[in-house]
Amino acid sequence: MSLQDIKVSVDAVVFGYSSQTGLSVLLIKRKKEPFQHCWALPGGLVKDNESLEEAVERELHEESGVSINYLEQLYSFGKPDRDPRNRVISVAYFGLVSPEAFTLNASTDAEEAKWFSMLELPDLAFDHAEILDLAFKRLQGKIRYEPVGFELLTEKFPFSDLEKLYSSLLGEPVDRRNFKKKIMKLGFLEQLDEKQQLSSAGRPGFLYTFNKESYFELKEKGFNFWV
Amino acid sequence: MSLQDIKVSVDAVVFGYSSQTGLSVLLIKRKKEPFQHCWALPGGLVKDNESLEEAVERELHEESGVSINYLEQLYSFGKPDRDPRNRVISVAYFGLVSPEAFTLNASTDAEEAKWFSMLELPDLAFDHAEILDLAFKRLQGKIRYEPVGFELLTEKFPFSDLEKLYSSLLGEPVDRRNFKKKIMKLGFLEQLDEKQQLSSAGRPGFLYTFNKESYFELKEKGFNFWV
DNA sequence: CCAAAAGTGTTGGTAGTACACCCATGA
DNA sequence: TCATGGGTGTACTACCAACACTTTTGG
Repeated sequence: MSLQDIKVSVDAVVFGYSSQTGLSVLLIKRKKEPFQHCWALPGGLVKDNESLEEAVERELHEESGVSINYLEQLYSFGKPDRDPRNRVISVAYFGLVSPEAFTLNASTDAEEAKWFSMLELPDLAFDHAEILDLAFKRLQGKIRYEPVGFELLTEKFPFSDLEKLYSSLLGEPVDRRNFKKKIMKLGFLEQLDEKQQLSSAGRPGFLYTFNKESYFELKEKGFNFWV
Repeated sequence: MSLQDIKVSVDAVVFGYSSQTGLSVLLIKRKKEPFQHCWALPGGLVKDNESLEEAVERELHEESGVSINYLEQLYSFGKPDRDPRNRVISVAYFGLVSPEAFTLNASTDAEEAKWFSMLELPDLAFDHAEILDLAFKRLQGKIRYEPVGFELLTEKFPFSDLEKLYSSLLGEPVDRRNFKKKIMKLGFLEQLDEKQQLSSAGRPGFLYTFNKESYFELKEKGFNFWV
């Protein structure tokens, strides 16, 4: 039995959402071979003395300028030939942000960092298309048993933003009235006294915000949300 | 930046169930240092040219004699100090079997392989207690959205076995009549013409079996089972 | 005045829960 | 005949789904 020679990397699938552009994902353009100048998930090799979580946060920050502290482990990919040169197994992580909250800033191994709409994805390096696909499915499943809006939406938002988020993730329209009843009953949303500005058309709606305490409590406990 | 020197292992958490002993887990006694003579999850280093799945099936078979072909990935553990000697990250897998279906057979790195009741667990090597804990939580969650009985029960079983399985995983009694209605409505159980033999006491019940086709269809599709 | 989006309540159906008594067997 | 576990039905409740008209704003 030969001595083991496998490297370990981490990759981050970071989703963002805005009601204009819909769901998008953060990608970087690779500076180095293999897949030079190709779009890829942010990520890279784990250092000898850092944990997987530290590695993924570091790589994400280095390559894109984004800092998030709740990346959740998604899956580990280990096919022997997934990297054309060495054997590399990759532990993929999954995170959610509001894209407006960060200014993208590529450095180290990345030429560029950019949000891509999930509807207009470029070809991806390695098996990153597969990783992204799994992450998307996980997100779609997640909204059924955990609240996800707080991470994806801005601090204050009109109710319709949450509705659009859900209907776009579920891939089907939701009934506005029933959806609102269901969400409000969960008790983590608070209606503010302000109204939406700049609405391009129609009657402006009230703004809402998440009550963090009950939101995270529910995130712990989970719920059961079949639309 | 130093050259990366990390090893990759796989570990298997294999659960078994029988109505007499309840839920149990397959452990092996280590032959080698570190944690010599300690109980541990079956597992070991991934070889250079095998996939993670191949590795975990191979290790499980080598160390315990058990062969299962649907191990599902659970989580990857990568704290820098989780192995006292080298840095090793471990990809944990998760499987379900009916313990009667296998004769345990330790070899290679294992002195012994044995089923342990989840109520009488020994101390475990490395961070295997943590891995086992997570696997158990996953199993508890799983029964709410996927059928799991087929893998854990024998070919034919009295209905009460399934009920005991669920109530022991859920940690609370279930109403016999409502549980039966709910399960039967899912349509993957078939009542046989035979009755239970050797029942230590009471009226023997009919035996049931899983209709594999609809069982696996439902496993794909998922369901929504809040007791 | 028109278009666009927001706001809101009622009803009918159904699925789930609670609940108790009788039956078959072995000792 | 007793103890043990198996088998079964009903009624009430609560939640969910379906559904349409009115209001506010900008152009």
